[in-house]
Amino acid sequence: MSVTQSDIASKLGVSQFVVSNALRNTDRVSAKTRQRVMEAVEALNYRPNSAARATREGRFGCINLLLSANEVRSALPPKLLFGIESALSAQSVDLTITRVPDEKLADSGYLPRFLCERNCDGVIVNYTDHCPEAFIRQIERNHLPCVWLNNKRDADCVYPDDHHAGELAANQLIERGFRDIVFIDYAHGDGQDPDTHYSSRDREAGYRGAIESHGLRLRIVRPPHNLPVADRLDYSRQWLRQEDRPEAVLCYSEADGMPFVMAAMSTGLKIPTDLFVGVISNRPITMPGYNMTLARVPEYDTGVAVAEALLKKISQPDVPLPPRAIAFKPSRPPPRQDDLVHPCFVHG
Amino acid sequence: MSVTQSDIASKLGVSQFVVSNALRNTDRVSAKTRQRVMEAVEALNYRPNSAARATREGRFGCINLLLSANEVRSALPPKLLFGIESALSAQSVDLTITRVPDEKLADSGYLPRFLCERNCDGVIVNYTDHCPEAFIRQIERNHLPCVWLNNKRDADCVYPDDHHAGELAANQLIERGFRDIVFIDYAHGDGQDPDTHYSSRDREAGYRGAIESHGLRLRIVRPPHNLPVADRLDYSRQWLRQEDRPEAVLCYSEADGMPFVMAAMSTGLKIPTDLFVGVISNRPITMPGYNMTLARVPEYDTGVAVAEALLKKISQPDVPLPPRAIAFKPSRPPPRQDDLVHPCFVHG
DNA sequence: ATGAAAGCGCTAACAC
DNA sequence: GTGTTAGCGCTTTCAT
Repeated sequence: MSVTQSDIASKLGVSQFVVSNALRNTDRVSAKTRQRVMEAVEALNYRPNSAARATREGRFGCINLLLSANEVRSALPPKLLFGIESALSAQSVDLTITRVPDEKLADSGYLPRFLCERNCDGVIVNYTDHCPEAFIRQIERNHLPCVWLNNKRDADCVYPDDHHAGELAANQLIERGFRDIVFIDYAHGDGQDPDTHYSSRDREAGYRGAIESHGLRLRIVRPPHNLPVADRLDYSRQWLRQEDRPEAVLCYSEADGMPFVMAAMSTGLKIPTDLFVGVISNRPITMPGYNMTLARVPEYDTGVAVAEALLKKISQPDVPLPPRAIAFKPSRPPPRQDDLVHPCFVHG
Repeated sequence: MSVTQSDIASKLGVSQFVVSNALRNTDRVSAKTRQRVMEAVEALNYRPNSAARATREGRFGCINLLLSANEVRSALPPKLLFGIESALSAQSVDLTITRVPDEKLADSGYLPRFLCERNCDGVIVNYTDHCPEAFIRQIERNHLPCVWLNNKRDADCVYPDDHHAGELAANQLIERGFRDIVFIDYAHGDGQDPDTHYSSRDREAGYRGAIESHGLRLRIVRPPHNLPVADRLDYSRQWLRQEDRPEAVLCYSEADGMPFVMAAMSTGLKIPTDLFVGVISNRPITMPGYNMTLARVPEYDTGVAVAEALLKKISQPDVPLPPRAIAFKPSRPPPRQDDLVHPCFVHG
């Protein structure tokens, strides 16, 4: 098999205990012996067996990220994953991923592996909604430290601050001189369905707050639910044809903004001068010749925060953690396109 | 601490051996005893400790996915991750993720945890290029079974078949009646830089093959390297203004197609009738009112294939696996938009 | 069919 | 400073 501490010990004529202490850099071994051990480690290419350490220490040095098979319920953008991974690896904690396939959920007896065995020290549950009750029960039953991601709860949860997103985006538009600003969300119907993710209502509420505090006019567009993506272009075209066309639209997401960009372009409007289309997105979007993104989703920061929250929860399982809402970031345009971003007309 | 096999054994007045065998469903325990054990397992909420099992069995039941911090080198779309996870969980193998931050690579002594310790049975290396030499050396030194992802090598690698992508996309356009088809790639300069990812050259080569085998005219557009995304719209506008405007453009990716869509719309061309813009992408793109996607990146299938390849490699470490190129999929439009997808003019 | 005991590779208590 | 020993929770060998 592979090299163990005993192999090194017998090669050097010392006890395995000495090797163990040398490796863990305790003060119970002489510098000289330690030196010899380290040389043998290098020569034999010894690497510690983490399963044995975990067995002995009673902890796994590993946490699990639980995801739904439904991507809408468990968004996992790479930067979110990287944020989690980064915060964990700083503490030498491994990350495992579990995704629960729909077909398995059909038979209700199914449990993901980390709920049938002990193989991790805690869980990040990334379900915006509809996390199966059986999972939650089993997590509690196992006393597994648990933090929720993208889910607002009374405690033990981390999520991007969507209210702040709406406010930040609206304020950016107001600062740039716009006075007639529409909020638009294609994806969530009227926003009243109880299953609608809070981000839709929260971004709208943030927009409302900013607009009202400046005494401006509220204008909210929520096209019918389930309007196919392919029909949004036409819908946007008709909407822009009205007399009362706004100066700027603030879109829930990139997917809501692009139809407006295309609609404007195909009806002879100049973007961003005749109509400023702004979006909330996870990255700058410069495709239309200027940066559409007003507020950036703090994916990486959210990942870091949720991982750190779980580590804290593991060390103090009984202390409830206050909910953490992570602020969005303003998205400045790249310097060289600065001129393009500012509208030609400036009010007030 | 937590419930062990011994706890169950002493509660039932049997030996721990019996409990172990009952749990693993060997034939060395009577049905009746087994039944009693299972009841106690349920009552006490026993769950096996996977670290102890791993220690004993000498394998971890876990593999590692290695990623660069540079997202371009280590693309990890959610579906790829899900494909990997799905194939592994079918074999009860866990997946851990390791991403190597740039700042750590600066000091060359750094090695990710799974290369310093033994905590997994194999690695998927997802580096299109520039995987640090030290990592590769250490993987070999540790005799860690290893399969490459998104990287063409002589053996032990899995990647989407980008040649097939170009061919498939071009053939779709030809079948729909187009005869004057341009291939365009904004992101990779002239494609000759040795660091350019093979996918750029391969997609172009697939396009070439299809076009030439139909006796059509090759037209390839490769704008200067590092043309900012924000400038692509203008570039596309000018390009479309020429006399010799093609019937269709086949774009390396969505990011190459959108500027053409916008350019066409803003100069009065009708999409997709005056100009058909098609792309290679990981999903159907219906935003412009029709489905732009001609060939879909087989992300999930690639994930499944690479995971299965690694599992095979683990069971037969010395047998080199032939490279596996995963076919792209044609992307049919959603039924109700069928009429929009076909161009109004049909040739020959 | 069941039990006793060894041992996986490691950490930690306790001797000297 | 070093060695001895026990033990983590499990699988496996060998008795009975």
